[in-house]
Parts: sequence; C-alpha cells; structure tokens
Amino acid sequence: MPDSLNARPRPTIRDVAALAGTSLKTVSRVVNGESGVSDELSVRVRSAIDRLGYRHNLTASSLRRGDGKTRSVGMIASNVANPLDAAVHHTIEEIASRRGVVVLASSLDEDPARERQLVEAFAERRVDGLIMMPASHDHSYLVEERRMGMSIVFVDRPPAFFDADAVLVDNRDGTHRGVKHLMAHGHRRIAFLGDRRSIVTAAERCRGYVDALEANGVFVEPDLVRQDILDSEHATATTLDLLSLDEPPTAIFAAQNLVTIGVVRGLRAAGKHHDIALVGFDDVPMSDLLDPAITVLAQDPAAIGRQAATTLFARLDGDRSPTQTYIVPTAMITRGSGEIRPPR
Amino acid sequence: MPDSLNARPRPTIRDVAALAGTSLKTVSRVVNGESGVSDELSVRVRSAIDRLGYRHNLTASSLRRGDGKTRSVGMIASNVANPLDAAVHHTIEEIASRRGVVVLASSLDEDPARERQLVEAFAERRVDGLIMMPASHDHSYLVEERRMGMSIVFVDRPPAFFDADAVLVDNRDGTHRGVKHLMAHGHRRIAFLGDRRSIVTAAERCRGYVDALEANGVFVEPDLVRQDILDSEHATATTLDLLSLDEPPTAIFAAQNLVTIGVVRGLRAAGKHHDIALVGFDDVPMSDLLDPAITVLAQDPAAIGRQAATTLFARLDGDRSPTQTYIVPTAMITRGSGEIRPPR
DNA sequence: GCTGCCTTTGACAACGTTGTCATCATTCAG
DNA sequence: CTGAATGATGACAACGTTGTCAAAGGCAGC
Repeated sequence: MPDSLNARPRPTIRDVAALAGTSLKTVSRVVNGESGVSDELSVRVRSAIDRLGYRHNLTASSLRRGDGKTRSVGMIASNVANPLDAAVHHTIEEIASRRGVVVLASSLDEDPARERQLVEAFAERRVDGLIMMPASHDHSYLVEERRMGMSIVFVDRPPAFFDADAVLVDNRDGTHRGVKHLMAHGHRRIAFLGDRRSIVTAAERCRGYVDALEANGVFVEPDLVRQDILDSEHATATTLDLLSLDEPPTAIFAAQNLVTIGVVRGLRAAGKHHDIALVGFDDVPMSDLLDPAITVLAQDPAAIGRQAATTLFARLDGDRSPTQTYIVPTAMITRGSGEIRPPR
Repeated sequence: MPDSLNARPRPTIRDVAALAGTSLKTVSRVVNGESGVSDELSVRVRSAIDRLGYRHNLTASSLRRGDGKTRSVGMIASNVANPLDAAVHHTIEEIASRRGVVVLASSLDEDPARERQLVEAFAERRVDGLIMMPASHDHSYLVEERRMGMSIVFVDRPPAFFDADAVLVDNRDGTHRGVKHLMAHGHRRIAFLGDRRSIVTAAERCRGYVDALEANGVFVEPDLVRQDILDSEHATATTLDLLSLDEPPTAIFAAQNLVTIGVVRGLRAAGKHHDIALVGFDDVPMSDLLDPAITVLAQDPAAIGRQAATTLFARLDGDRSPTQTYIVPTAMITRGSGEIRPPR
C-alpha cells in the first residue's frame, strides 16, 4: 500500500499551536469560529492548519464539550436495499448533511434480536438521535436510552409499549380505498395477499381490506385471504392456487410490492392478466410499462423521510412537546389493472 | 417529550466502579473482556453495569486507545437511493456489522464539491476506512488522508491521480459483448444512448460500443451515438428523435438503467417495441415482465459490495501489498428484446 | 496617574476511557 | 524456608479537545 511508509500521525491542535506560536486555546477558538481572536493571529493559525493538514477531531471535541453531542444520528431500516427504505434514507441523509450531521445506516432484515444489537452499537457511539423502522414488538427497552438523552423517531411502524414520535403511512385507510376502488368496478370476490402477519403494517392492511368489504356488506371469505406470504415466488404460487379454486376471485389486492410482482407473474402464467383486476400497495418501478399497467397505492418516501428528519431534529433542538404521530397519505395511481371489470 | 423530566446523565465507568466497590481499571477490564479479573469481582462489576444501565463509551475509548480505531467506515455513494448503490451498501453493512463496525453512508448526487465535504466530515469523525463511488476526477487530495491512516477503496469508478484499490465493473467489455450480441442477430445500424460523458463508466461503455463496431468492420455513424443523456425523459425524447431519422437504427444499446427505461417508453410510444432490438446495461427490475422482456448486462451488486468490504477490511487488518483493481464481471441475460432481428 | 472596563490571550483542569507500571498476595521450585 | 515467578488489583497519566478563569494590555474618564 503506497504512502504507508511515510505514514504520519495526525497532527493535533497542539502541533498547530506550536507552529503558529500560540496556545492550544487560541487554536481551538479559530477552529470553532469563536470571536475574540485578532485578525493577525487568526491568519497565522489558519496557515499553520493548512500547512500541517490538520483535521479537527470531532470525537475528542464531543467528549469534552458540555452538550455531549456527536453530530451523528442512526437509522435502523428494515433493509437499506429496499427501494422505500433507500429513498427514505436518502432524504434523511440530505437533511442531516445540511446540518453537518452524519447518518449511520443499518439493516434489520426483520430480525428483532438485531434491533437491540444495533441500538446498543449506536448507543455506544453516542448518536444524538435514532430513526427506527422496527422489527420487534416491544420497545420498552428504549426508555432507558431516551432517558439518557437519545431522541427517537419511529418510521413506517409504530412503537409498542413506548411513547415516541412516529411517522406512519395510512395502511388501513389506503387499503380500504384500494379495495373500495375494486368494488366500485363491480368486484365482490376480491382476494387479499399479504406479508407476514407479525409485521404491524401488514396486519393493518389486512384490517383495511376487511373494513372495506364489511362496509359494503360483503362477506369476508377466509379462503380468499392469504397472509404470511414471504416473497415473490410464494405470491406467484398463491395466485395460481387462488385461480384454481372452484369459484376463483375476480380481483386481487396485493398488500406489498414484492407480493404485487409475484401476483403479476402468476396472472401472466395463467394467461389471466387481462381478466382479473389487481391493485397493489406500494408503487412498483416500471409498472406503467406493463400490460396492463398496474394500479397502486403509492407511498411518498421523500415526504416520509422529510417528516422523520424534521421531527427528529426538532427534538434535538429541544422540542419538549408531547409526542406526535404523523400519517403520510398514500396516493392511488390508476393505470389499468385496477379498472378491469368482472365478467357478468 | 416523556421521560425528559427524569433525564439522567449517562453513568460512567467511574459510577460502575463506585457501585461495585472497585477501581476504574478493573471495570475497564471487564467491559473489554480482558483476562485477569477474579470471577467474583467480575460478577459484581457486571451486575453494577446492569443496575446502572451503563453503556460503554466508544468515543472516549477510541480516543484513548493506542490504535485510534473508531470501528466505523464511511461509504460515499453516488446516490444511496439508486438500486445498485443501495444493494452494495447493504452488503457492505452486513459484512461490517459482523465485525462490530458501523457504516456512515452518504450520497454525492454527482457533485464533486460534495465529495470533498464528505471526505472531510468523515475524516473529522476519524473513520477507519472509506468506500468511495467518486464524482470528481482528481483524487490526489486523498494522499494526505491516507498518509494519516485512512484506508480507501474505490467502487464502480476508478481513482484518478491517486493509487488505491478499486472494485470495478467490466463496462467496456460488457458493452462490447452486448453490442456484439446485437450484431450476431444481424444488426448493423445500432444506436448508442449513454449517460454524461464526464462519468468515467459512461465513457468506458461508449468505448466498448465503438470497439465492437470496429472489430466487425462497421463504420461508427456519429448520428447514432447520443451521449450526455441526463434522465429517463431525455432518453425517451432521444429515442423518438432517432426513430425519425431518414434511416433509423434497427437496434439500440442503452448504457444505463434509467436510459433503458426511457428508451422502452420511446419505443412504446412509437409502437416499435417489437421491431427494434434493445440491449441495456444494468438490470432493470421487472424487466422480465415487459413485452418484449428486456435483454440486459446485469451487474452483481452483492459481489461488488463483498469485494469492496473484504478488500477494505484486509487493509484495516494491516495488508500492505500493492493496490489492486478487481473487475466484477457482468452477466448477459437474454430475455427477448435483444434477439429481435432487423427487417431484411 | 489612577480606576474601571473591555479585548485578547493563555494556563489549567476536565470529558470517559485505557496503557503503563507498581503493589500486594499467593504459589512453587530448590 | 527463601527467592522468584505468577496473578489480581489499582493509582496515575494520557488521548485531543474545550470550559473556566485569570492575566495582560489598551483605553476612556476622572
């Protein structure tokens, strides 16, 4: 590795002071942009900094500083490679970087044990705040963390046994609207395909489905409700199974993007994609180019990220008002698949 | 905000020592899992830690420690919301977390000035290593950083005026294979649509296109080579423009995923999607469900991330061998659009 | 010239931790 | 029974920085 031979320890404020012929404290003042240093001395210090390639050491600084702030926040995502999480992350990071705050980002991959490990790892680094898309179902362990100064905002999924700000999506109402849309196009036999029941948002979407049917006096047929679908392949298989029923559904509500993709594959395989209506929760990239294009309830990741970041930073700035839950609405985008009518 | 009234400062090793009736150093030994503490005392210390909710302070620890390691690495991505970057990030984070290392992730959004700001922000936090997908074209400023102990690995784009490990994709060769594939299906008038020329990978892909044509004795027609395409809409417009030529191309090579999507929209709009062949660089989600499904050169983000992380950690573990460049191959996935033959 | 006030500067301790070294008790070889 | 080696424990300084406070110098008003 090049340069390793000329490896040099990082210069400290002490080296800068020596070169500029002044004291530690004066250099510290210049570095922090404090007033009360004469122009002449300030220039001398700055040129010493440049000559030595000095970099302010924020770990030492935050250790000494009164407020103990590290100018870092943690983000615990369900999976940073998931398009929604990644878009939320991008927005948060942009807002944070405007304030000189860095973002530590990690994925849970739906593992509750990992959630606690990550919180601990972040706590040990003394992050100022935490943005969580949790996997566990009991967040009372966070009480201690917050008491010791960590601000916490939940995103996408609400906190349980713990009172905190939360930025959520209208899962129940959005699904209700989606299913109502299908009913408005004449459907009564509408299947529901959902993610793991243990995920709160998935359960909420299922509730929205039931709400919509019941509000319209339609009996919920257990055979048409399929939950705990783990991935796209599973959704495809489930779709084919539904189509083989004696009385197959005339429409499908897919409660998550990977499920939607799996359903599309299943309908294609059965040659039914022009016959059976489909509405999905979560937008799917390029879904406007499919035939038929897919009608979805789209989330707004930029709005979610913006709300999460501004809420967190307000807390860091000292906002002590009661915790709040923000609901970011989903938008229905009608593209064709949801407007297919049932055979008469 | 709840609990804020009972806010409590974080207990330190000193509080733990007092409660356990021992010295600072002994607590430190227990916290760090060092040997040489009697079982009895060790148990007493651990119970004091639990009782107080003590958390090891890694910022103080890394300040004092000899090696000065912070157990953190920075990732500078072109855009963390880009599917490729997000997948690379996910792999890196997974490997890092197995070593107890956290990842600070930021986006450049193709802004070279931001690149330097981020490097500075990470240097001030004393990250142990850096994984960069750069936007600038001169990385000599990193010499200083590395001399002071920061390991650096480039990903996706090579370093310039700076010698460092790099994990790259076979842009030139991959494109060559893609264009050759089109020629093997009888095409001679093949258009090229590429990203900003200032992006090294985009330039490499264009070179691969020229290589392939020249290797087969086909004249490169300037009118069919369109670069500096900024987004999907621009690609759509360019496609329509190409189709309106007196002698339009019979095949298109789209050098990037957003460009590919734009081209598909353009071909659809002109009703030519079954007549004009298309091969894209980068896989596009759901492209197997389109009609025709799209033939692409797919990158392997997990392999890229794995190589980048293992290379970086090897350096952190003291590997001093000469820097190396790793090329992660792309795989051609033939799905239909690239196998359309020209009219005779 | 003296007093009081303001501005600039620096000495020193402290943040929470760990490396170094000293101390003390215990064990074991001879 | 002595001397050396081993093991457990703790006192203290140091990591790089900033908060506190005091000193030094300049200047206006009397």
